[in-house]
Amino acid sequence: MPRPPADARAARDAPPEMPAAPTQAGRFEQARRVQSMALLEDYAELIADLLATAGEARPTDIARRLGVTHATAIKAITRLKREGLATALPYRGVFLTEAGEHLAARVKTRHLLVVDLLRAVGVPADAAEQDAEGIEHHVSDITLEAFARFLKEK
Amino acid sequence: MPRPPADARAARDAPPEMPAAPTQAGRFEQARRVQSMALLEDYAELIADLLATAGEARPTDIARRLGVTHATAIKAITRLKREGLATALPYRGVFLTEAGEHLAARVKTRHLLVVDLLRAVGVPADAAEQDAEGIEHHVSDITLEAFARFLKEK
DNA sequence: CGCAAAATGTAGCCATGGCATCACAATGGA
DNA sequence: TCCATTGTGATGCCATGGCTACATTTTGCG
Repeated sequence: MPRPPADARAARDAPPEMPAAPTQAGRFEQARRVQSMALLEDYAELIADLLATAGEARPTDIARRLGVTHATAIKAITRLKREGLATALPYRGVFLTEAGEHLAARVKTRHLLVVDLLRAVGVPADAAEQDAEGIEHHVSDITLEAFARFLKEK
Repeated sequence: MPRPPADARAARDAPPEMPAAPTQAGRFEQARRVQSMALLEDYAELIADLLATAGEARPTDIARRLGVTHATAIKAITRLKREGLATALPYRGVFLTEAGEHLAARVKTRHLLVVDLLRAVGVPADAAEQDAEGIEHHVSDITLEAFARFLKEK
């Protein structure tokens, strides 16, 4: 993953107290950062769903639902554990930590809101579901609030 | 990137004539596929912009605008060339092929539309610009049309 | 003109997220 | 109970997209 650019010159040259510096480079960096969270978010949400509906989250089921091999899923679960979002005992399924559940809940809410908004502006249901899967990860809290306001007023 | 799953069993088991199968796995796969295009799109758009405004697109400028090192930019340019989107003579700047220009134009249009839509539903300008940078890559043609319709009617 | 600075290119390292493959554990049915 | 099936886990490989470090080419200035 993106090791922080030692070439943080862009940041150094600018007044240090403008972290929100909306430079073009900054926007791209943010987009890349978001990307590295996307996988975690997808897994957390799915695990929460499996736990809620099936009572357990097995690597094989996770893999099938995400369309990857079980080996890939297990690697991702390892990363979830490393990030403190999940726990797992060998051969005993995967569970979410408090942080993991929190994340999953946020992600689910956001997903629903994004789909609703897309539908509200006239996107067909299939496309809304499909595109939301990628879009949601890039929707900031501010944008999300705007979505909620827009839907309420409508 | 994702080598096509030899484990195309999901596809084999299902009736072959449902390529749009909106299974959950399918949606994730699509999102991943989109992701692999995002980088190309960003570079193409930026190169087009540099060519239009500065008359030339130099790796160093591209790198600075994207917030990466020049080495990273050059690697990406190599990929652009491989994909038939750009050409470049050593030490002589980067240019877009016809396909590359086409892509750049599409991406630019899409970017503007996404920003406009976000603004239209009440997202503040900064957030709209920021989020659009990530969102745009996941907006399908169908969704884009819906956005355009929505903006026109408004 | 000649040389230093800047731009460009090359190589090698790392983490991620795919994959296949093989070995081991758990489970269920005969 | 035993054994086949299924699920898990561990490895190792590949491509991508970051980075640093170093080599080479261009360029511009004295």
